[in-house]
Amino acid sequence: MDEVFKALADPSRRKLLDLLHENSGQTLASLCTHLDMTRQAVTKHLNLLENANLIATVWHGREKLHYLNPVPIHEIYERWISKYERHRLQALSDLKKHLETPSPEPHGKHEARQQSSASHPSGEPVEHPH
Amino acid sequence: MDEVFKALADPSRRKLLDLLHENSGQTLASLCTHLDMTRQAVTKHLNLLENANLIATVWHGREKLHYLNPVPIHEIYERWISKYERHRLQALSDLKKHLETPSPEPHGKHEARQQSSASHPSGEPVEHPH
DNA sequence: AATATAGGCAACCAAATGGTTGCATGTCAA
DNA sequence: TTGACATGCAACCATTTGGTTGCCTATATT
Repeated sequence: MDEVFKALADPSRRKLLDLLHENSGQTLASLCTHLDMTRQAVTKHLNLLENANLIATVWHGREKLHYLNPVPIHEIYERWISKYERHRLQALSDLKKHLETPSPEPHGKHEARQQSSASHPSGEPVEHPH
Repeated sequence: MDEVFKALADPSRRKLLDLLHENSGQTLASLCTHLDMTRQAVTKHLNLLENANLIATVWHGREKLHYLNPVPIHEIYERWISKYERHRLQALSDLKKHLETPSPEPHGKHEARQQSSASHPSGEPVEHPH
């Protein structure tokens, strides 16, 4: 599991996951066109992702096709979201998304604050009085 | 969001989140007892987590209490799990957990393979024929 | 008031990370 | 078969990271 988090830590690798999420089965060369670095660097990133089991690959002739594997992400989710929080968080997230979409009625922005006191018994976090 | 992933990349920081998940509102000193490093090092980790918005803090006299904030984790989840995969993944995960619990019937281990071909159009990933 | 407790800040250091260049190998197409 | 294409592997380098030590401040306790 450590490798999964390490893999997700880099923005280029996350971009690779995003690319595969919207377009499955791409080759190395294809992915390279979206990243501003050498092919070799991208290879390193892809290897890391593959070792972390975040992507699976299939060889097709001389082409290596890459696929996103969502399972590890789901396991991260399970680790720190207790079952009871899930519904609330999902509702929150859906609401946020709803508020973000350009709604037909041109109201003032609702200032969708997505977090603040999401789960804390003592209300708003308080600044250090030093 | 970058800070969130960076924060999650380190095992010590993940352990801190685990500690706060099972016991909310701990002080720095309290958390230190579970990690094999100096207090200053733990402080650095906690600051990173706080900047990433993964924990919120409340000062209480000279004690700084730490709380887990699950929202960013949920956002990670939303990023790469398309809505249609969620049900299937949840079922898979539940099944895995079920198989892992010491069942009353002393069967042979079911060898709960949790991932393999979880979402790939081309079936089992294939090894490089080179 | 004196002392112990809870925490912050800065300088320093070894190791890991993310990129590069250079070269080698296997596959397809003319 | 020759050359272009798709990818792999290794050495190297600058920066970031994760830890240390040393010292300072603020709040409790006696």
